[in-house]
Amino acid sequence: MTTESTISTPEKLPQNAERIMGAAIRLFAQKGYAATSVREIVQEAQVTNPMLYYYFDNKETLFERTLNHLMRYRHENVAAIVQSSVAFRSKLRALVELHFESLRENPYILQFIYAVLFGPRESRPDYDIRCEHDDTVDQVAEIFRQAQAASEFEPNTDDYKGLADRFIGLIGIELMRGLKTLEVLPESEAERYLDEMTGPDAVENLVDFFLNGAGRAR
Amino acid sequence: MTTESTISTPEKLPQNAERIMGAAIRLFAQKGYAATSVREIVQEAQVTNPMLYYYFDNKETLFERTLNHLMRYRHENVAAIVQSSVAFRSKLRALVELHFESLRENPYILQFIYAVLFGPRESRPDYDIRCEHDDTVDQVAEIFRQAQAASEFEPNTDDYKGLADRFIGLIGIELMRGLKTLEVLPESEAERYLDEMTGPDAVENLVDFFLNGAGRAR
Amino acid sequence: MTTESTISTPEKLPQNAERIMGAAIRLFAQKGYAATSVREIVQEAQVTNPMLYYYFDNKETLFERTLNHLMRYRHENVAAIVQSSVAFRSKLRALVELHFESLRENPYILQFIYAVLFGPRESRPDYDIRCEHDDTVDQVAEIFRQAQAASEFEPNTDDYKGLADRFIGLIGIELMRGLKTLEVLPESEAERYLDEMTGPDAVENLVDFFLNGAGRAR
Amino acid sequence: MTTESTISTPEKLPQNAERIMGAAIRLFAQKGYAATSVREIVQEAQVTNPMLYYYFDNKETLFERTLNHLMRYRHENVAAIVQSSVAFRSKLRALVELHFESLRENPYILQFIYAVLFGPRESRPDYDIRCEHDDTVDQVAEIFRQAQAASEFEPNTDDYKGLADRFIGLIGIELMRGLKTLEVLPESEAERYLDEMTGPDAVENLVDFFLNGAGRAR
DNA sequence: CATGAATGAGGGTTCATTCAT
DNA sequence: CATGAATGAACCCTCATTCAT
Repeated sequence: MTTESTISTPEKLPQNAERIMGAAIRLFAQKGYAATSVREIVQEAQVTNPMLYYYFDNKETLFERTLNHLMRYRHENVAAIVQSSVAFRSKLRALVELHFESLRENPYILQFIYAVLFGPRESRPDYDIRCEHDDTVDQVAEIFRQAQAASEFEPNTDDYKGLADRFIGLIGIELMRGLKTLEVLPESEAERYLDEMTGPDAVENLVDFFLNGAGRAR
Repeated sequence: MTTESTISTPEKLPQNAERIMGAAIRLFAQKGYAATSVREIVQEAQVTNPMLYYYFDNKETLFERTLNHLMRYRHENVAAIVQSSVAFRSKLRALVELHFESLRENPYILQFIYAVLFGPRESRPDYDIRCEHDDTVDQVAEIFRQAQAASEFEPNTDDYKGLADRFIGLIGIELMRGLKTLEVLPESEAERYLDEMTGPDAVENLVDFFLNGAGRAR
Repeated sequence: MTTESTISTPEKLPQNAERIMGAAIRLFAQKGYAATSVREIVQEAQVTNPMLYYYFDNKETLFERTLNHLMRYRHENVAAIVQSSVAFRSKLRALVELHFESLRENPYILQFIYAVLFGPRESRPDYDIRCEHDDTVDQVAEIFRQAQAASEFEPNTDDYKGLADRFIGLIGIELMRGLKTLEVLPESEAERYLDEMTGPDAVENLVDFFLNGAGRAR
Repeated sequence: MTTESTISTPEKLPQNAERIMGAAIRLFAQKGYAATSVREIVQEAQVTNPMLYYYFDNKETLFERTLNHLMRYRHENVAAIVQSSVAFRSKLRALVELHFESLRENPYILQFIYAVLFGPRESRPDYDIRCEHDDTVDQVAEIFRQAQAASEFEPNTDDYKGLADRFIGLIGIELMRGLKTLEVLPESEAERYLDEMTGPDAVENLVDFFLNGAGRAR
């Protein structure tokens, strides 16, 4: 029932290139593009400076290819969920779990993506992440469309894209809260916190909120 | 019915300091802290370089004081709403309108704040914005508590803080979408777009979604 | 018998100018001309910045007038000793005591002067301290000349200026050692150290060494 | 009989590092640490700015390593003299000659060292040159101890360290006088002056003065 | 593939000094 | 006399990048 965490065809790279990209993810996530220096990246990757320019043309390209790598990974995983033949609610759950899983596995990835999504555009190369993001939104919107067609879902609006945006947004809110909390949490308590905030109850709770809202107002 | 946009006690600064802070808001919002150079700021402010160091001790302090300035402004406006004696739903609407108004008046401010909230922490001075943000969340949570006590609100959960977080988060999602759209919209269409996305219907729609959710799932 | 420490006609200055000069002495002594900023001086003097430019034309002039002030003071005190009608040996003792007294009273003054005498010339305004210093050497040389004429002194050489240079130099060595030791000594032990290193025995010892040398070599 | 001027183990540096250090010696000697800018150093060394930071971490480290380099050189040469098996007086002569030789070879080195020794401490990085200097003093003191033990020397005091301090001090006085004179002497007369002031007679004269003092006082 | 060495441009910051009041 | 505000030039240092080997 849970989404598998198999990374889909992560395009095999030479070991050094892999190290560089790994370091780039961590550092771009923690410090952002502008505040991360090439020197830091190669140091973290334990690689000499010109190696970076050999495998990636420059800092900008490294950023783009790294981001592409991560986005494609997410895109494919979302696609798998959309196309899976499970019930509507299960798909929503699966989407939430996909992101929670990602948070548990490598928080840097999410931090990176959200920093790009919400951070200032001119602080980094002009990567059209909104476009990529919109793709994902469209994918998710398709879930709602199908669900309504199959009478599995009776939406309060017919703006499927708006719904998708808000659903993904709600997931993002949850993740950001988790990330920020993890940053200030002692190592010892991190795991328990993660287990709780990404557990089945939390998933269910989020889906419930999305479907039913906060409550009745008089 | 709408919240007034009166800026509360904007602490009078010398003209040049004002110019610097204004430029800082715009540039930090557009490019982030790390990618914005002091030289750019003083150029945008049409002020000589040492002036920045005369009024603010350094780039870091300028950032902190600027952010403080903006957060206090928001905090006070939210406080006014919380303490106002209007109906529950009206308070929610007022909160949404406050942010929409801010978007219309000076989008840079929101961009700035959200960049700090969601951007990588190490890309800027260590400002505890999460703490400030939590204050706001607590304020909003108080709204829910009071509403339930007054039987104006029948929540699906008793986690008021969670509700507040999600409500503010939903507003943020809406704002981010608006900001990103504005960035790519031609000047000519910007105003109409803004009017629509921040109009009364949009406010109502957002509050509705928050209270009632996406719809019924079978 | 000891030289009086009366400062001879210190040219009455307005209070603020006095404060500035005092701060300048301390700071130039501790950090040198180049490493001392005008801001530091006015801060130490608790005076506003333009005051310095009102009383002294600029940093350079402040330096020159300050140094002049100190040199003239020394020059006059040495002159008094040279012209006094005491025995040869007493004059030598008086010269040593004059410097030791100065060390006790205000070590900054000596530090200042020696820094200028021995420090790199281009690190400060082109003040001909060598010339001033030579004046003092000539004064002291006169002591030897008179002493020999009066058969009070039977020198091993007739290079009076060389003798004077070495005598003053030996005093300087002693002072430098004292200054450097004071720098690393805890406040509590400073006074006792000073008392001992500038006491009558020390004076006698130094004069003895100058006259008789280190000892006999076979 | 004269000490050889062979530079002992000058630790091989890359050519550019060597140029930088050479320029640093000249400039720090002439202008002091504070008044010497990094730009001047790299210009004098005919090297680009970042090169300095490549080989030395920063201006401060450059200063420390340069000073260390020079002090070690002196220390080793003094050690060679102390351990040599020549007569007491010859050792003293050798010490004088060592410094005179250094003055002839590269006056900047001595200027540098003396500026650090006597200049204001806070005008430069906190290098414990006094400690290094004390080492040298201790080395020289050992000469006196050995000479007395061998009945080659009958000192007027048993404060060997005091004697060493004064002996080195006297050499310093002589050198400072030479340096200051050279500064104002036309190029054409410099060499003759140097030859005279560092010639065998001068050496003998200085040693004589140290041992026998200025003369008899009645 | 891999490296040590090198560079032009620009980073944040502080300098001595002066203006208008 | 005295001040707060202002300035052009220079400070030390680091950036992303590339060269020759």
